[in-house]
Amino acid sequence: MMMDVRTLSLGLLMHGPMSGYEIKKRLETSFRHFVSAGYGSIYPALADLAAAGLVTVRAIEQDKRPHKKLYAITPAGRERLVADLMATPPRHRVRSEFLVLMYFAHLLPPEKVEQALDAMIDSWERWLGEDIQSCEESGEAAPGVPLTPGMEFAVGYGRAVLTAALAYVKQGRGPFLAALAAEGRDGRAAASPAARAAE
Amino acid sequence: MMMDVRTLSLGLLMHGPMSGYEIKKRLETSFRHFVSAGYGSIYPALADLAAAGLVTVRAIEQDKRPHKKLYAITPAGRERLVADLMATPPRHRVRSEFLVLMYFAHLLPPEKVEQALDAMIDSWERWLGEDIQSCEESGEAAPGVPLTPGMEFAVGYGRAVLTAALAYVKQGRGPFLAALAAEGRDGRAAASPAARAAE
DNA sequence: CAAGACATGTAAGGGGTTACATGATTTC
DNA sequence: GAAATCATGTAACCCCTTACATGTCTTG
Repeated sequence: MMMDVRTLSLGLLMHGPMSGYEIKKRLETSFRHFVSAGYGSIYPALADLAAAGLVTVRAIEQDKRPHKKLYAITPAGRERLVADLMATPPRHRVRSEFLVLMYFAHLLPPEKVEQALDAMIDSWERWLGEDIQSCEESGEAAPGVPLTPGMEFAVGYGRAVLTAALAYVKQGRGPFLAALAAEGRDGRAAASPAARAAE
Repeated sequence: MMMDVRTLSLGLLMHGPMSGYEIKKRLETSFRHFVSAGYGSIYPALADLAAAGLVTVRAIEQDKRPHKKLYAITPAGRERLVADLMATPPRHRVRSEFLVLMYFAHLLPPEKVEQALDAMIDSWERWLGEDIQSCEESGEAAPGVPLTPGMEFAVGYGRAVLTAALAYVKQGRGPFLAALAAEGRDGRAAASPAARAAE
């Protein structure tokens, strides 16, 4: 019973009525450190929830903007959310093509490795910069009262870990690239103990 | 073109011939910080690779142990591995039911939150402990020469980030739980600005 | 004596990603 | 004039997860 987009949407709707589009925006701000979902899973999830009576839908006509559908959580939805959360085992997984690439760096041209490294540093630095503002926007609907302790904890976790990751990669980049180049110069022969002993 | 288990297996086979079972063990040690796969995806992947001529298979009969199939990468497999890696965008994603749970902590009984927190601390601490040994085992087939710079970088990343995550959660646990309890005592009324102004 | 390590596989099902389809308005 | 924002959806596909099926030997 893994957590799916349905549960996540239900949870976001605790902040107040929202459209599918807004749910995605929210996921991209408050939750981006640990969750992601595309429209292709959000819209069907919302339709399912409505069919099950866990949310209500209200169509809103807007001028100068496309129509939207406002979803609101129902009492049954709230109960279901809690039940789903209670049934969710606290897992935590990372899937990183970036690190796999680094692991196999010796098989790749150094430029590719450098590009990947810089791309990561770049995206993490931008992320960390955006974090300060997104934090203030993304809290409760109420203006004065920002975040529950849990929200602060989750956001703080993201920031702490991102900071550590960024520091590691920035500090490691130079030595790593240098070591790679050094190995490359030896023509890979240095990788065997025999060759090393012969030096 | 996301990286799949096929590419990963091809990569591991660069260390030398291996069985599906051993591939899984390797993934659970060297790669556990950023990748995971079950037998249900490894065995079919290996069969695909063999059918495509990217690996060869050799059946080994053992006494006192089940038979095994040793897979070895072919020159075509090596080319394919590099091509696959080159085509892999350096992504990095986290999926954490744990942090979602923390985010919605105010909706849950405090015991549940505490349990989740402690379970995470526990598993991360065990992980970090195992890391020291697994590092030495998991390198090249050669005994004297342990790891390429890339492997060291990837393993170091995992350790650095895990350490930061663990520190954050251990330090935050107490204050977080206390803040949760404080909010709970106010009977949720404190969550509205009006109620806060009335204090 | 039970649990875990060793060892390989199949099948169903579920869930997410990606691509497609559409279209007005605003900003650079 | 191009690109981004706002806005909703469908459908195919891919890949992984989970459960099942089987059996011996070693370790606690």
